[in-house]
Order: sequence, then C-alpha cells, then structure tokens
Amino acid sequence: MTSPRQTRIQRRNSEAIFEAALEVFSAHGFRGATLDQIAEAAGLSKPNLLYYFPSKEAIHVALLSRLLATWLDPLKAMNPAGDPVAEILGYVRRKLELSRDFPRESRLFANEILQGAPRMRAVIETDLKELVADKAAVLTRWMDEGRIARLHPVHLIFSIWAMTQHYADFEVQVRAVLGEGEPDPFPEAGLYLETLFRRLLAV
Amino acid sequence: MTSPRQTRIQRRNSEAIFEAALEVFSAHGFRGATLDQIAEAAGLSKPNLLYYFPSKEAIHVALLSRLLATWLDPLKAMNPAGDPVAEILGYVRRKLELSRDFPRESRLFANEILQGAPRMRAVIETDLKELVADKAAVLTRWMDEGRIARLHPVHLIFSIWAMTQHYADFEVQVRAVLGEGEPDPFPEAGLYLETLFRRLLAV
DNA sequence: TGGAGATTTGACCAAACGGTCAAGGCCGGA
DNA sequence: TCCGGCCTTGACCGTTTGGTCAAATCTCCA
Repeated sequence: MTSPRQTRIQRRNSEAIFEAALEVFSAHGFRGATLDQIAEAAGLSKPNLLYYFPSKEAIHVALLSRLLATWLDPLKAMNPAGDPVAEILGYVRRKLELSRDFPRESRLFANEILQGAPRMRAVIETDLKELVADKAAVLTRWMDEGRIARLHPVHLIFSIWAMTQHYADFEVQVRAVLGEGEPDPFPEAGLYLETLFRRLLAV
Repeated sequence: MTSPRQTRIQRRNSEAIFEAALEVFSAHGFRGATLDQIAEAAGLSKPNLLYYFPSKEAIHVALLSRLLATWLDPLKAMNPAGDPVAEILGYVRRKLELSRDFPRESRLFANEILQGAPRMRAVIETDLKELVADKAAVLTRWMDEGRIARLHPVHLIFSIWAMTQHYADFEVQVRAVLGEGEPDPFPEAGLYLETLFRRLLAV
C-alpha cells in the first residue's frame, strides 16, 4: 500500500546533492561551480549525480525553487493585524537571522539576481511581485492610519532586504572592515537595525 | 623627446579591452566570462587580447584596481570640517549616483566580494579598512559633539553601502518588483534615502 | 533465494576553454 | 622608400567541462 514515491536511497542522495550543490553554487556561482565539485561534496560519482538530476541546470533550478519558500516566509509572516512597528521590526529581525543562519542560501539568491536572474525571472515577476504588492498595501494602510511614518512602502522593503542581506552576501567585507576583534557582527547589526527602523517609522 | 610610454594603438586597444572586460565580467562573473566574449566585445581577436594582457586573471585584476579609486572616492570626499548631516547625505547621494551611472562597476565589485574577494582581500583588509576606520572616527567625533545621533559608525557606513548598491546589484529585482510603470527607480530611491538618513541622524 | 528493478561507475565523448606560437601585416621614423 | 619593431592572427595544444553509455553491483521482496 504505502508505495513511497522516493526510496530511502533516493531521499538520502537527493538530500546530499542539495546540500553539496548549495555549498558549491553559493561559493562559486552557477558557471563557476562544476559537477565534479558537487559530486565530490555529495560523496557521489559524477555519473551518479546525473542519475538523480538530468543536468547541472536542473540541479540549480531545483535548489532555487526548493529554497524559495524559506526565503519568502519572513515577509509572508508579517501580520496585517499585528502592531505595525512590532511587525516590521520582527520582519527585520527574522531576515537578519536568516542572513546569520543561512548565509549560503542568501549568497545563492544574490548570485542569481546579480547575473540578471536568468533562472528566476518568472518567479520574481509574478510571485515575488505579488507578495511585495500585498505587503506594500498593508504598509500603506498603516501609514494612512497614522500608525507609522509615511514612506514609499516598496523602497522600505528594499531597504530591509538590502541591509539584512548585506551581512550574508558581503560577509568577507564586513568581517575584514570590522577587524578580527569582533568575530560576530550580528548582535551589533541587530541593535543598529532596530534603532534605525524605530527612528524611521516613528510618527 | 616626448617618448610616449604607450603608443596610440596601445591606448585605444587597452581602453577597448577594459570596457569589454567590464561589460562581460560584471554580467557573468569571473568564471562565467570567457576570453572569446571579451575579445569579441572589444573588437579584437583572442590572441590579440593576450598580446596586451598576459592572462584572463591579469585583465580582471587590472580592471579592479583601475576602478578601485573611483569606487572609494565618495567616502574619501566626506569632509570632516563640513556639516555632519549634509556630508553624510552628500555621501549617500554620490553613492546612489554611482549605482545609477555605473551599475556594471558596482556589480563587478559585488561579484568579487560575493565569491570571497579572492583577488581583493588584501586591499579590503588594508586600504578599505583604514579608510573606514578614518571616517568612522569622524562620525564618532560628530556624535560626541552631539551634532548627529549616536549610532555604531561602521554599521552606519555598511547601511549606506547596502542600500545604495542594492539598486545597482539587484537592479533586475528592483525593476521587476516595481513593475514596468516606473522605468527609473532612482529619483524615488533618492528621496527615500534622504528621508531615512535625516530621521536616523536627527539628534 | 532468485530475479527484477534500482543504483553505481569506469571509460569515454564532443565542445568549450585558456593559452601558445610562428608567421605575416602594418606603421612610423630615418 | 626602406627597415626595425609594433601589431595581428590562423592554426594549434592540453585541459577542463557537461554529459553519455554499457556494464556491473546492489536492494528488496515475492
């Protein structure tokens, strides 16, 4: 009865491939990554990789779509019925935690967008655009109600993306500039961003 | 007497190579760019390319170091003797203009940092770190004098970099999310960022 | 335990890549 | 106009890369 669509081995190897592909693609970009690198990181032979995925491109696409939900969740979780400032600060905090805990995922998306989003353009122009429009409407309502300062809602979202993802995407620069003394920039970054957005949003 | 170190032809071709390399490297990253692409964009044959530069890597390094000064100039130009808010807003404005007028240069550096700065680590850890330390000291003095709000000066600089470069590095995402209606996001971005930093810095 | 199907791999291929080289063309000064 | 040196290139090379294939091995259950 219980016919698993995936065997145990399939699940294990697919998982190993995703993990390896994330490691390699995020570090070198699509073109810079090689199947041999991914295969070695996954502990498989190259032909075995291609037994599970038809091509390098297919691995990349599968990886991106697999991570997309995780990536959009923090914005989705911004609650229209909650307290405006708390909701926005919560979004900033969750997004910064994502940069701290999943920097490879952040760099994977950054690479893709930097190259002109050749494999994500459709998703960006539909799903992401709709999600942002939806949340921008919520922000605008909060502004209309006088509960936060009036700002361009989409650029407000852009600035949250930019500042939080900066700590993952440009991590080597951040660490180099801060120096070796402070090994973890995230606590300070969290305090800074909370201050910034509190002042920005105050009516 | 006037023995030009470079002949006319050398100057013309070097210039064409830099322009072509900027176009190709910024669009595809170092590994994603090919010598054939650069040669074609420069209107030269591949062996001719390698007559002017010894290797692909040499082109990339020369391009980065050639653009580095331009890239650091806006921060250098922040005047310790000027009005604090005006100086910081001026820096933000110049940095945003750089993203608008030289997006390829921004993406070139973004690519380099994303990949872990394999060819710029030394510069980042010395020149950039010193420059930031210098300007952070200026910001701290302004805070001590009560002329701007007290904030972590380095994270303040990070947030300026992040928000202004976002419009160049993630341009396709910005344009896709804003939609086709508004072709040029920069005027709005400029207004948004001016508002943001005015509120953030107000004592 | 036998066998059907799932999994794995060594050997291989064609294309793309960075780079070389010898030879030919071109230019500017004497 | 002639010549030395600057400039240009077609042909080529070894390596890397994404991908294929037939054969071998393993897994699981009837």
